[in-house]
Amino acid sequence: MRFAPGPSGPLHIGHTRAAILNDEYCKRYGGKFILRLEDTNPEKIDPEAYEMIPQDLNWLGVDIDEMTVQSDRFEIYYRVTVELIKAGVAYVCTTDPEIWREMKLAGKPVEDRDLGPQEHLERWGRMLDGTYSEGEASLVIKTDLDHRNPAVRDFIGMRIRDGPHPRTGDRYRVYPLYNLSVAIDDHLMGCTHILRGKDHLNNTIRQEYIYRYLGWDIPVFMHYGLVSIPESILKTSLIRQEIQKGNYTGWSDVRLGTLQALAARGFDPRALREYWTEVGIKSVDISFSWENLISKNRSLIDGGARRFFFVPSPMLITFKHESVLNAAIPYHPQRPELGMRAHRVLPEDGSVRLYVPEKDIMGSGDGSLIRLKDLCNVRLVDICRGVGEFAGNDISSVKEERGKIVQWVGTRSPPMEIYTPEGETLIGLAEEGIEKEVTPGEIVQLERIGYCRVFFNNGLKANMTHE
RNA sequence: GCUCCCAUAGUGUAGACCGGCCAAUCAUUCCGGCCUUUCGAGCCGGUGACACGGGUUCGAAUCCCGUUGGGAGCACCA
Repeated sequence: MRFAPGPSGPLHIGHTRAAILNDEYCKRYGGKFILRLEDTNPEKIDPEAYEMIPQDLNWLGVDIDEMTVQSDRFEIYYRVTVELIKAGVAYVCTTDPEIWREMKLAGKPVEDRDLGPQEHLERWGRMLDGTYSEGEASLVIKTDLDHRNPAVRDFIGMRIRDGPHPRTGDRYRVYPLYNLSVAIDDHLMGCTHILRGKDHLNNTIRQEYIYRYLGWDIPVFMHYGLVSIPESILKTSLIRQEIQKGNYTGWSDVRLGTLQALAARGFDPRALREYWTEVGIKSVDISFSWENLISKNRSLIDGGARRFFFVPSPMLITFKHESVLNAAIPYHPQRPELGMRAHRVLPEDGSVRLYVPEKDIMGSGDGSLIRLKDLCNVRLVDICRGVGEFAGNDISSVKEERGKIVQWVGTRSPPMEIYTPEGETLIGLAEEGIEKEVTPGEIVQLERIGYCRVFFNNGLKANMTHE
C-alpha cells in the first residue's frame, strides 16, 4: 500500500486519515507501507517538505517501509509513455487546449488524435528535445470519447514545463501528470491495495484504462468518504504567507491544524489512530470531530498529566498568621503513587500573602469563608483591599458554609503564559516550583484550565492541549 | 448541464452483503444525580436517529424503484 502526498508543505490532520488507515492495513495484514512524494508539479513544491513529511509520519507512528520520490523516476514515466504511444492509446496533442476541451465534451476527436503512432512518436521526441515550447503540445491518454461520464474522456498524461524543479533543476521539461505517474508507480511498486479518498473515484476509472492498455493487474481500490474539517487552518500556501508576515510563529503554531502544531500542543498520536480506525473506510462524507478526538486524547494523557495550580488574573490577599503553613498536594488525585508536592507558606511580619484568582474572590461577599485548597481556611473581611483572616484548617466548616475552594500561589510564583488553539494568551501565575519540577515538553493539567504542554522560552510558557 | 459516490441521534459508528434475534449498538456531546479539598477525573441515569414516498415480502434500517438532500469530478493540480 502507499501514502502519496505532494511535498507542498508539512502534513496536517487532513492527511492523517490516509496515512493512518494505510499504515493500519499494512500492520494488520503484513503489508508494505510505501511513502511516495509526488513532486511532478514544480510550482507546488516546498523543498523542506521532503524532510518534514517523513518526520510527521514518524510522529504519527506510521512505519515507512520504503520511500520514493517521483522526480527520481522521469525515465520510467518516459519509457511507459513510449509504450502507450506505440500501442496507439496515447497521442501528442497540439490543438489549442480550449478547443480540445470543447471537442471532448462534445464527444468528438481532435485532428491529432488519429494520426498514428509513428507521427506521435516523432512529436513526443519534439516535446522532449524542446522543439515544442511550453503549452504548445501535451501527451494525451485516450479513453472513450463517447464515455457517458465526461470526466473520464481523454485526459492529459504529460505536459511541458520550463521552470526549474527544486530537485532536478532543468534536466527534465516534460512532466507527468497525476493519473499517469500514479498508475505507473502503483503498478511498478507492487501496490495491491489502494486506499484513498472518494475524490479520486474518477481518477480510478482513468487509471484503470492505463492498467488495461498495458495488461497490468488492476489493484483493489478503496475509497473512503470526504472529510470536512471544521475550525481548522490547513491550507499550506496560506499558512506559509502568514508565517512570513509573522502572524504565526511557524508551522507548529498552536492555532494551526498541522501535525507539528498538534505535537506542540501535546497531542498523543495514538488518539488520531484510534479516531481514524474507528471512523473506518466507508464512503459516507463525514465531518471531522475535534470533540471525539479530544476525548480519546484526554483518556490517553490524563493518567500521566500531573496537576498543578495556575492562577489567572492573580489578586493578592493577606491575612494575619504567625506560624508557617504547610500544604501537601497530590500530583494526581486518582494516582497517589505519583506522590505529592509540598509547599511552605511563610508569614512576613505576621502576615501571609498569597495570590488567588480574581474571579473566584470578586464573586464572594465580605464575610464569606473560602478554602485555599489543601492549605487553610480564610474568612474574607475586605475583598476590595484583599484582606482576610485566618479561619483554621478544618475543611468541614467550609463545607457547612458552602464556601468556595480556590487555588492559590505564593508570592514567589513564576509568571506563565498559556497559548490556546483559539489564539488567546492566558496570563497568570503558576505554582511555585513548577519550573523546576516539570521537564520541558511535559504535559500537565493546570486545574480548571486544561491540559497543557509546558516549555521554556524567555520564561515559563505552555501550549494548551485542550480542556 | 453531464457523470459518479453517499444517506442510522449534535458528531462518529455497529447492524445492511446472508430481511425476522433491532420497541436499533457503542463512543462522544448535552442534561440530571452520586462521589470528590474547585479536575472538562470516576460511577449511575436521561434526552436523542433508520431522509421521504412507493414497491417486493407473512415480515424491511436491511432488497428494488423514485424523490429530496449532501459531496465529488468534467484541469497542461495532486
